[in-house]
Amino acid sequence: MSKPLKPEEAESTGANFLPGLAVDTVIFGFHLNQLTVLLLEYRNTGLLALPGGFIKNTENLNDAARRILAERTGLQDIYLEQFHVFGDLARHDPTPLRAIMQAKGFQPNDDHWLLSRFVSVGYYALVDFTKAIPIPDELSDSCGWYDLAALPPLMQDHTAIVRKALATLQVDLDRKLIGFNLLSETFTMADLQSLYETILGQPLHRSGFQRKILGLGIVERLEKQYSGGAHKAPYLYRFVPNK
Amino acid sequence: MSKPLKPEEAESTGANFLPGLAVDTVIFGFHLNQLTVLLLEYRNTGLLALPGGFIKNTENLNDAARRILAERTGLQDIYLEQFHVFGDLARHDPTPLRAIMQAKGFQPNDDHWLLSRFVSVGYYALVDFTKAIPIPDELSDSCGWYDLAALPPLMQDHTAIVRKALATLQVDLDRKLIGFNLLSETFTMADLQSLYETILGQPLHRSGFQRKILGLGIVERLEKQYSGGAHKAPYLYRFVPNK
DNA sequence: TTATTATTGTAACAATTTGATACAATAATA
DNA sequence: TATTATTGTATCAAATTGTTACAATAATAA
Repeated sequence: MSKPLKPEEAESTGANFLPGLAVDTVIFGFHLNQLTVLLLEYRNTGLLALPGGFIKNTENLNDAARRILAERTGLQDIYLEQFHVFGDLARHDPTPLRAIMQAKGFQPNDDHWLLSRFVSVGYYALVDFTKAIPIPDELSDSCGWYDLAALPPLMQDHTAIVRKALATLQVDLDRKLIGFNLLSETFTMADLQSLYETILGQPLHRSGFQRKILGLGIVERLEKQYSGGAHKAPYLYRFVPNK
Repeated sequence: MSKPLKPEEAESTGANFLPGLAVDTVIFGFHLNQLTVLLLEYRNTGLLALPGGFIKNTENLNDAARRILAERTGLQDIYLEQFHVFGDLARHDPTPLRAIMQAKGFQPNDDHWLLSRFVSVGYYALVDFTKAIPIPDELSDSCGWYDLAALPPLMQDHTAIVRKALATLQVDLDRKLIGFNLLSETFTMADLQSLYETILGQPLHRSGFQRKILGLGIVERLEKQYSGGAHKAPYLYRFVPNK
């Protein structure tokens, strides 16, 4: 998991949380031709990590994932998709977390609950990073979007988690697209094609792409048209509400 | 998870296991046109459950899943595929497990670790149930194959877990087929088609099916031929070793 | 030994889908 | 009013998939 930062967590016994279990979230951000991922930076350590946290004793796992994302990043109502559980012993590495805790003036014992082994449930999401602007809560670290094409080194096994999430997203894009709060309320076919090309990492043919998307039945054409370029105005589309 | 039965577990404190985390395995068995699932029966209670158990502090999650399957059912070297984590509060229902423990002469306190909430990681597999014959360990319950078309009521949320596993298997069949220890070492195209039809629940065209399978590149044709029917002998195939 | 039967392997062709190109339409700008 | 860039859609080719057909043949029956 992405190790917690909130002082009350760092100094608590973890008694309110399910022990040994964590959630890590991979939030992909898209805009124009850029794909980014949301990362937390631990001040005074230079360490980068995925937003993560723990599950309360009284909460559903899926609800915990949404809460954790909101607490760490300020992002509300993001539709998260579970994709993998990371449970190898080898991923247990308390060193970076101890550095973070020490940078915050806390000296944990070796048996501190935050330094123990965690199994982590991975969730991913996809948002328009110009529409979903993270506003860190008072107690959370700074967070921001980092270009996926130049991903910096991440804490623990978080780079592998990001890779696995991207592979899942690429395979599931057609089926999961509508669940994500993507693009604007309305968008052009070119917007959508640009999204696909960026996520899949390859160019697509315009005519075939339009046929494919309309064939999926997930968008509906609106009468009103966008204007703004020195060319024929494209139709606008939106995701069909009940699907 | 499928609650444990081994006396040492039932009377221990669970200190050797990751707390609050369990594994449930959905082992689909196929032969001829029948699809079955492997279930444990709790003697003296009539309760049926998926094989399940807990993760040791010193073992990888994936290894735990294989160990649990072997301990509960005697099945060795089954290739398991992680498919979902079940983490809702609503699935916490200590009643049937208490009944099982009492049927074994154990009176647990309400705060016994086995009666607490568990998050469960679901794994599935697919085997030939005439080749994979469960031989229960000395301490495990009886286990056997149950027809999926007439699935009896299962403990807790295990029916939903089976349904989710089947849906995943149907979607992933092409990609995961080769990992499973299926059919015999060699098999005919008709054997494979029968498998597909049974799992997908619909008939397929013979000619198109052959083209599709050969197109996947996961099987290779052998020179020797099967004989045994009053008709032209079919070629035998096997899954390509390194794929 | 030969005919019968039930499948198999593969060809053939139709139907459909996908890939690629072309071109008229048109909103903004020059 | 012409130019420009891009869109909507048509068209045709290529590839894939759906369907039918039929000769080949292993076991069995006659």
